[in-house]
Amino acid sequence: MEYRPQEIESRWQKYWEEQGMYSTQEKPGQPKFYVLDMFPYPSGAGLHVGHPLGYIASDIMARYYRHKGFCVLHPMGFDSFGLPAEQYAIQTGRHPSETTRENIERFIRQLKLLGMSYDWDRMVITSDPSYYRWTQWLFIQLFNHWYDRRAQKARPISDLVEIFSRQGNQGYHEQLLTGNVEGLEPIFSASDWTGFSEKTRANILMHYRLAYQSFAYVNWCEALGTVLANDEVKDGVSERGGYPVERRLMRQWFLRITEYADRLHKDLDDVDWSDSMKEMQRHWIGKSEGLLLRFPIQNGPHQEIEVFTTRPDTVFGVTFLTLAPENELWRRITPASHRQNVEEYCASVLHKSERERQADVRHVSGVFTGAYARHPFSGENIPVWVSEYVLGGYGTGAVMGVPAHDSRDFRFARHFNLPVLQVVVPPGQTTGRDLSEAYEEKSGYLVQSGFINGLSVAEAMEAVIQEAEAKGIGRRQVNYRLRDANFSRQRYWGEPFPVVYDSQGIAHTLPPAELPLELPPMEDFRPTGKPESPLAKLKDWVHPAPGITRETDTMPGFAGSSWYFFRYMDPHNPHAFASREALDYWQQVDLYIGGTEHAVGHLLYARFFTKFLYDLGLVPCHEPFRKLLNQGMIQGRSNFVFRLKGENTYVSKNLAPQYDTVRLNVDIRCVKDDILDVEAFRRSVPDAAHAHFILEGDRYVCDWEIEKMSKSKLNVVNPDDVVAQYSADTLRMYEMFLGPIDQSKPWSTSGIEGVFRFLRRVAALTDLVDFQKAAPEDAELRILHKTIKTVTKDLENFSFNTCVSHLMIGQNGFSDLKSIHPDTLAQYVVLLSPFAPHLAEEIWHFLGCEGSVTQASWPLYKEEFTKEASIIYPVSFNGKTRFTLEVAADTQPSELETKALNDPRAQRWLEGRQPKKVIVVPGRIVNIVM
RNA sequence: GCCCGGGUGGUGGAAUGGUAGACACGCAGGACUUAAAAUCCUGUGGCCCACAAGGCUGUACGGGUUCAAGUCCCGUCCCGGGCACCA
Repeated sequence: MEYRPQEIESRWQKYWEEQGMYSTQEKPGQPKFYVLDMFPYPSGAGLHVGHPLGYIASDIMARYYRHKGFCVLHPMGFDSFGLPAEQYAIQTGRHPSETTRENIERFIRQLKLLGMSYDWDRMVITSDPSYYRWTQWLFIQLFNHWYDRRAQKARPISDLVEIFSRQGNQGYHEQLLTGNVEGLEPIFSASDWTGFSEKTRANILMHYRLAYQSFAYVNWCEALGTVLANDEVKDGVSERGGYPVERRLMRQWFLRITEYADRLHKDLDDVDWSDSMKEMQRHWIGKSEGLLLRFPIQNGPHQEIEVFTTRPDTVFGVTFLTLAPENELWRRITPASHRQNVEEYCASVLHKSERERQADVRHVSGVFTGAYARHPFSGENIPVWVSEYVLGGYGTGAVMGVPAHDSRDFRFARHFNLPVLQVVVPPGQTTGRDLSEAYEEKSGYLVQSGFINGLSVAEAMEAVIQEAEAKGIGRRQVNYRLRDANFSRQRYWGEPFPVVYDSQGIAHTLPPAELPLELPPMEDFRPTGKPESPLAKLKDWVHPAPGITRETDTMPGFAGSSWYFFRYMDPHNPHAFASREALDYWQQVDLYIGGTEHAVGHLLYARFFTKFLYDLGLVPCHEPFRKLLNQGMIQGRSNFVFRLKGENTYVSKNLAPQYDTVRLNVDIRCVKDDILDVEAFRRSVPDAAHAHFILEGDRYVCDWEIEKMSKSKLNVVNPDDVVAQYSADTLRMYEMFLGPIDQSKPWSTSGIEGVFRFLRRVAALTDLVDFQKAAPEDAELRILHKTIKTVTKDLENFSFNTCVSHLMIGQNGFSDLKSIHPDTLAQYVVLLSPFAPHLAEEIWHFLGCEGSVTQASWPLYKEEFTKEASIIYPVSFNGKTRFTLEVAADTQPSELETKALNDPRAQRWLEGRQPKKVIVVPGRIVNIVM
């Protein structure tokens, strides 16, 4: 058989589609396997060869598990809401619904071309109302639930209302403290609650809801007339245009993911992810244990400053306290004499953008408030400062300054000439030296520290916490770095919030029957020029009834992508986000494949949504993704030309240093082996049509660099072109053959020929098939069973590149035979089928096998055929291999030892001496120690 | 600065502590061909040796553990990724 990929690939793709080969039917009693690719955003650029890397791997696993008899769910869909889609639409001057539809169609066509075994009937699209109806429903659930810290789970907000009317918020007040309801005592009674106005009650409940409103800064860009996302702001100015960006405080929606911090941290133990991935999440959650300690204000208003520290042992080394500028407490403690100073300082800091504040992290600034606190243990006066190095959003927004043992406090103290008091001495050293830097190690013993003198750091930490708790001035506390998730975007292309405000401004969610709240069509969805969503322009939509106002913000990209994996289980269900039966059957994703760029965003939100639904008893698993496999990136290899500045002349790379040039990306389609095809270049770049070229000899040499594959760098390789030139099966196998799946590597076509040749040789194996042959010969069975064994083992380990090698070794073996029994080739073709499904199917039918190869059983190997009759042992002296010795496989170690020592070749190394020791590792090696 | 990965032929890469370089690309030589392409065969880490036989050397660098180290331990350098005032 000759290998004619164009012909066979379209034939079998059509066949699979007609037969509904990949549509998934839940089969109770059959084991299931759910393999999922990370949700792609359908960009306008289409797929490049980097995208399919993970898709091919997941498709291979999906096919492998089908062969193994599993019921496989392998869906694909599109994360089509969000900022990139909106920007792409604005750029192209077309409506996002239109561009999104086109882009999705292009993606589907490209994926089908690769022979992916997705069940397209289950496709979900986040911008489709039948999908986002359930995103909105989920938001309403979050709004209607609060997190009970005692029970460590979400409960209906109605339970909380009942608790309040029965006993007030006693025991549940801590959650309120973090929110600061204006003019409210932190603890209220049942009678207080019944006395509160409706508005006040709504405000209080807002501090408990898992989806809640609060105030947050947005990046408002006056010049562009829009709010910018954080990644659209660079160095305090807009990335586009470089206009100034100002921070504006706005009421926005948040998700209280922080309540789940501990479970998100702890449950990482239950998933099979790479250590680095888990580490990234753990670090992002940032769990730290320590002490919450109160310092009363001295000679002033009755106030306390609460600080959080992870080093309670250093409490006697405190020489100042520092508040974050965001911490409003300074207003209450700053005496009139210092007021203006502090106010000016805080205003200047708060005016800076997040980026600006981060940009000069090393710069020390601050101001003394004029107030003093009393040290809770020593009773000494401690000055209170305000400084931007203290973060408003972490801990209590206040720290105890221990300059001797914290480098940030040290820098601050040195800058403002505050005393540095050493209280921890490194092991084996004595005190008294002047510190040139903070000693931050947690080893050593305590000095100048009252009741903890002489204790070790660990002992002192514990002692101080216990003492603080005993005296009622502090308590043990766990803090998290994780912040609540901002869920509002002032944009058009996203899910509208199913929320209206009444005349008092109280938020109400829509009744479920009114879902979906469809995104109203808008011709002009460009920015309004005000810090609000374009939806605000639709007056009729915003005011559906007198006194009623709609929320005009839309949801962020992660709203739809945080739960889509459940929808695939039951994608068309009009009554629920997924049926109980479907959820119970599919449980969770068994294998999730995607890039590491989603380490902390998507993966964390998806875990949070899952835990929330789990608390509600709606899903059976508390983790969405059991096994996570990260694929590496395929980078682009860019080429560059050098143009003389101000002239229409291009100079070859090695001559360029002699001129004043600009280095420009050149389309890699005009370049072969770094040599520019000048005519192609003239055709592709209008300006270059009449350009002059300075060559090296007769060639124009380009520079090159490995960069991210992107349209703007002109280095994109389109899979369609590779498929056209070789075949889909070639591309699939080649991407797998490139190296370990998790490694990043630049795209290069050197080597793709080898894979193509391999497939051609596999096709040629059909010429060796002898249909008259009574039974397979030993030689072919040996090749077959070894291949089954190695390919199976490597697939289980996701070692796709070595699978390809083993398939090649198998083919090399078969090609050397005179003839092959059809059964032998049929089994080999099943092994090939996950990688090269089209050719496998073609050969399967050539052999006259039943049905489709995609439904064939995975072959099992017989150990007897994988073992050789004889083993070639390397014989080494002192670890250096000197010769090899072939013996029967069942040779006993003692016999082997004798044979090795008596071998004539051994004499040269033995030189008549007795070996000290002989090591025989059966099946491996003989080592003679002299 | 801190936390993860990773450094193996000309190239991509392979190797449960047990013959380093599987499998491929490239290259060289050969067969077929009028010729080319395609295909097939042979060789291919480096060095010494006319060849062969054989030897030496070799997995970023320096030490160590072991009968045996690419693999384990300690230190150094380089590359990639993540985090970065989180008290």
